Amino acid sequence: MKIATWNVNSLNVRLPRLMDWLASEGPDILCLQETKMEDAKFPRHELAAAGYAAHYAGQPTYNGVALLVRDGIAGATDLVTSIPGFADEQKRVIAATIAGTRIIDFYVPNGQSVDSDKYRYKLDWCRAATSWLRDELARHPALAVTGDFNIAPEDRDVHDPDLWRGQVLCSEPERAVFRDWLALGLKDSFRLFAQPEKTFSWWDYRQLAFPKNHGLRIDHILLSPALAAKCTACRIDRNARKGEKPSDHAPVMTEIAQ
DNA sequence: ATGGCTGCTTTGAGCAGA
Repeated sequence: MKIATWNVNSLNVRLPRLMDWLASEGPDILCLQETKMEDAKFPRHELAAAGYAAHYAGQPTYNGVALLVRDGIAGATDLVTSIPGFADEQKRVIAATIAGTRIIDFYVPNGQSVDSDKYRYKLDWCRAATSWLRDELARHPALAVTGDFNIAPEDRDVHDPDLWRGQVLCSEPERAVFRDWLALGLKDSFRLFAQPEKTFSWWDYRQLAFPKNHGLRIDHILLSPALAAKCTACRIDRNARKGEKPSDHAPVMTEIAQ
């Protein structure tokens, strides 16, 4: 099973690119973030024609997440679109059980800057997520937590660690959240394998950041022990950041042996 | 050097992203 995550930064703008990518990569499950689209406008017919069933939780302008499931994979059950017990107007969560695997798709708040209210919201959100993930892991031995985490877990995930030290996406409280999630038993699938140095998943649109590889690795696929044991590969598709009208994020993909 | 892109929106300057 191939599980992927991609922050598309507007599904409306990115749909042609998404269609091409689905055709070339053929993931079984694709988790999307930043669809920026209300549910009534979701392009479910186009995706169905491309062989994907869609589940989504969107809103106008901001946020929005979706799960795409390839035809031939068992249908999604036990759909959830929020962190239980955490009141939130923002659409940042979608989870479902698909073919015996629990998939949780997160669009973690950005946080803006460490002195902002949005940073406080990010940490509150993440702490609510921690307790939910603990429950979900107890219920679902085969669990994947994917998405745009807006956290670069270590200095090696940052193009210039000194420039970013203490800044939002890299601050110690955010990194502590990431470590808390690993301490629940989740594995960072990217780090299960040897990876090229300076592999990132996001590059700013400005200042030629992509050609200079001034990026961060903030998009992740975490796996429960049972899934990690069967994981055979994880890579970031840097090619998807190239060309006309790219998202500022590249997709991350894992392979799980049956 | 506090900008620099991109996408969105009560269509056009301001917000948000990261």
